[in-house]
Amino acid sequence: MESDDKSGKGRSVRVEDVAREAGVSPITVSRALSTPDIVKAETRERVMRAVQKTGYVVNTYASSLRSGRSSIVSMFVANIANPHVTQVIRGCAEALAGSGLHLTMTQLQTSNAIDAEVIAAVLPLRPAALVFTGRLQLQSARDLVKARGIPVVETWDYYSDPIDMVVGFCHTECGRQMGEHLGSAGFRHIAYVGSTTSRAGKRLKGFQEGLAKHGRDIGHILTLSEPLVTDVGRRALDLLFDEYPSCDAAFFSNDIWAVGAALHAQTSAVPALRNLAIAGCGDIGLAADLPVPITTMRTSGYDLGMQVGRMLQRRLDGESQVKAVKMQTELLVRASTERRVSG
Amino acid sequence: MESDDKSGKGRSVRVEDVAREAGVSPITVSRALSTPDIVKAETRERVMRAVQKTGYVVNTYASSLRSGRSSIVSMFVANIANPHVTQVIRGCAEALAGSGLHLTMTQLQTSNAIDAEVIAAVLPLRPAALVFTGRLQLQSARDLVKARGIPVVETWDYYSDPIDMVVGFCHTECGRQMGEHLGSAGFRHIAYVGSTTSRAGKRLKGFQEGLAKHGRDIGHILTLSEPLVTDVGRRALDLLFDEYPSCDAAFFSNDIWAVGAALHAQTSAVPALRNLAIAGCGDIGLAADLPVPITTMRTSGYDLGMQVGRMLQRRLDGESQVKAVKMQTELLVRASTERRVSG
DNA sequence: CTGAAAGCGCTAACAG
DNA sequence: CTGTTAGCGCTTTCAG
Repeated sequence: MESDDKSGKGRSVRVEDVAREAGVSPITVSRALSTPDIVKAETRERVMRAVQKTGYVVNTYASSLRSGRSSIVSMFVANIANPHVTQVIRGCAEALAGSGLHLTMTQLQTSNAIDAEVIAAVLPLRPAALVFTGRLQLQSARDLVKARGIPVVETWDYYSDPIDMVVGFCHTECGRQMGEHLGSAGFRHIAYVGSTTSRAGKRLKGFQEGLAKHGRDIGHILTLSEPLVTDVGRRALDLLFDEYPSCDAAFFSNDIWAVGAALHAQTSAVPALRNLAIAGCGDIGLAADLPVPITTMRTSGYDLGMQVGRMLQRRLDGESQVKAVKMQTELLVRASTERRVSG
Repeated sequence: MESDDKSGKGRSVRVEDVAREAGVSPITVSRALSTPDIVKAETRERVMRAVQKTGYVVNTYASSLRSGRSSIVSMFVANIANPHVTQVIRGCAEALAGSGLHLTMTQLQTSNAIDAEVIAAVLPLRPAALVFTGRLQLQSARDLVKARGIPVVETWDYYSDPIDMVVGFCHTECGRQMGEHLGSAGFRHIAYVGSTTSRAGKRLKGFQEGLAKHGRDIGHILTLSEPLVTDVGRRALDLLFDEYPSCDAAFFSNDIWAVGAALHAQTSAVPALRNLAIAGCGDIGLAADLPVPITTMRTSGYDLGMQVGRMLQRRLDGESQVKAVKMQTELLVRASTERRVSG
């Protein structure tokens, strides 16, 4: 029956109890568990058996207090409803699994920048590292984090002056790849639909550069700053054709809007809509599953998260001082941007 | 400049330092921070100013070690890629925000049941409570958790013998509501497509009951146990018409498959496919945004998560002994199940 | 309402 | 390779 303490209050098993059981000193138990290789095999086995028998579980509070080492990695997520973000979390969690590090998440609300207060709320846990999904925006928050002097990873954007480490995509390059594709595919009236600031803004800039290589330019920009839901894309499409009726190709700053637009376009009675070439960004699963699959940029959040997790482990082990990792983006050409006969 | 310790190793500010600054004893500082109302207002103010000045942050390790209280809630998530699950996390995090409780997440990998090993990995943190997204399946894991004697919430399923607390939907009822709808809408050849075990199995059972009220029955069951991606729904639809060509209505066990099927059906050249009534379950955003919006059951993960968070707080405050909360499901009738003339 | 003493459970530092 | 001693920073307990 081991030593259950159903009440939770009842005496819990301590190193001392294990030590007595194994006939060694407490510190030997500690060593057998945390640095097994410096303990004689036979002693170690004896300790392990005693651990089994007593049902011992370390107390992180005591252990961290004494050692000054924390097993907690705090991750700040601005919008957990975003499926790309979700993949980052998954990748990071997987990379960290079995490392003894625990992932704590905060600020999962949609919208709102991460502020100093939110960060302050996790500081009592003395996290071993902080991870931000997205660049940390507020200067006050950046200062607070810098002052702690712990490892920090900012993600998504690859940029030049991170607080500490950065793992991200080069969004300019991402946009450029799409620009080169649409520019070389023979479209004449090309629109950009989406956000024009921050990450998406960089993609827009790259997009223009890519088009320029083929002597093309953006014919119209429709600025959106609305929620990431398909319905926004659908409505954007109507707006786009009001403002730019000759449009024959549109690059949406994200797949969700692109999918909404594509669903609307593909079932429309208007030939110009049905023939519109639509491209997105991010490669959500649905993009490939539409009746007419959508051309998009693959930006693997999972790979990014994995990279973050690995980088963090190495850094915490003191093995590495790598500061920046640029993740690759990949153009996925699908039927939606095949040149079609205009009807 | 406060007392930055950039190195992280440098002396950190302790209660003692704050106490000296404020001209009180350490314990008074502790009380001013954790139980402000039992400290004289003036003393409290003095302490607060000293906290500001020194930049003091409690050390959870010391505090939890001494007090035996933990601020950590461990959440186990079987599949974070599932958007419903994501909403549960968001709701729970929001309910817990500001409570001083920290949410730790584990097992974010897709698939795989949560096993004792995964749970054991968080026990060193002595979590104040455990939350499972879904019923905890493995008996060994259930035993381990029971033996700890800490508050546990299982979610999604509403069922009768939870480990401790449960917040969930009655999936039988959910299926029944849909059965009554399709049964009363005059369809004659009704199919069920999806999983036939666990949660979805209960929905299937309820669905049959609902149909029976209107003297109808399921004409065909197509069993699926594949990933939650739209493409599966699309392929399922073809299979369904091979096996059951007279089908005029289909209830999919989840919206993702339903959306895949609907996209396929709505753009199909086959009239029987275009006229098929499609219903799903879960109300993902896309269901309402399709060219023909899909009838579905609303099961709000966000509300559920909120409920979990609130329940946990009350329980940890010793205010409540509520063991089970049944969340409501709601039928959302949309164009996809309007009776159409068969072509 | 405030304080003094003690100790939560562990591991660092220093022996042997 | 193993043991002894001490103390991490806080809050409980008991006393004013």
